[in-house]
Amino acid sequence: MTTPLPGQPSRGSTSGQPIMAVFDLLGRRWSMRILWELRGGPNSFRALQEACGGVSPSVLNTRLKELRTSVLVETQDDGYALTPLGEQLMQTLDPLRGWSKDWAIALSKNK
Amino acid sequence: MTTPLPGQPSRGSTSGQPIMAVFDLLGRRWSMRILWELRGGPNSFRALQEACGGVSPSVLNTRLKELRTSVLVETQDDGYALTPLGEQLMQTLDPLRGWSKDWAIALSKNK
DNA sequence: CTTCTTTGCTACTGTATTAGTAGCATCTGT
DNA sequence: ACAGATGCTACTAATACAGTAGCAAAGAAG
Repeated sequence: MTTPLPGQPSRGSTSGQPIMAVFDLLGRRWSMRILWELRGGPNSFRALQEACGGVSPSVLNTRLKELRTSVLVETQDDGYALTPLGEQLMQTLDPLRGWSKDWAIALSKNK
Repeated sequence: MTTPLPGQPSRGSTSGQPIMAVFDLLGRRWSMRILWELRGGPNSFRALQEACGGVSPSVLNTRLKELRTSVLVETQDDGYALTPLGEQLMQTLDPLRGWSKDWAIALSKNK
């Protein structure tokens, strides 16, 4: 099976497996955060920028391009939105929220 | 709720929520891949480097430090290993494997 | 005990990615 | 027509990462 990212730099290391391509894509700064913020519905460019803590427009635009060519995000009349694939991804990532709370508790006891 | 990363640079943007800290940590290059490769059991530094497609030792070491202070990875007699927390994280991330296959199929039809 | 590997890193240099700011073209409301 | 708001692009500076070399320590081999 061979699936690096389509039309994307694919910083090496994907070695053909889809899961590696996911790590490559989501391992870029702001990727997951952007998708996460889109869960609530479409967002305009500037609203998304705000939601992501003021990420610089250049980076935001680059990430959005990548996410669009990866068919996780698309543009609609009311701005950027998750595609069905993007929503599925966010659903599989949803348990992370619960885990992160446990993690935070464990860390606070640790210091 | 306030939980940035403990003793880590926390490249801004975490804004206090644990899930954001997760995105910050896992959004760094190789973080997820390293954890992923440790699923199969402990690995020596150099074995891990190999498994991660020859990532440079400097970066690998940095990531491992971060993952250790985040209590996701620990050193054992036989090298680096996931902590219980790290294993839980990998379990919550496991559905990604299935999703990534669907994604790859969707992408291949798309071109 | 000496020598040869292997292992786990650190140091250093060059390249790529991201941050940060400014500003322009287009659209929207008044 | 004018004043904002919006979606970007362009540019520079800072940071992160890649790539290579090599060293100290631990073990194996003779």
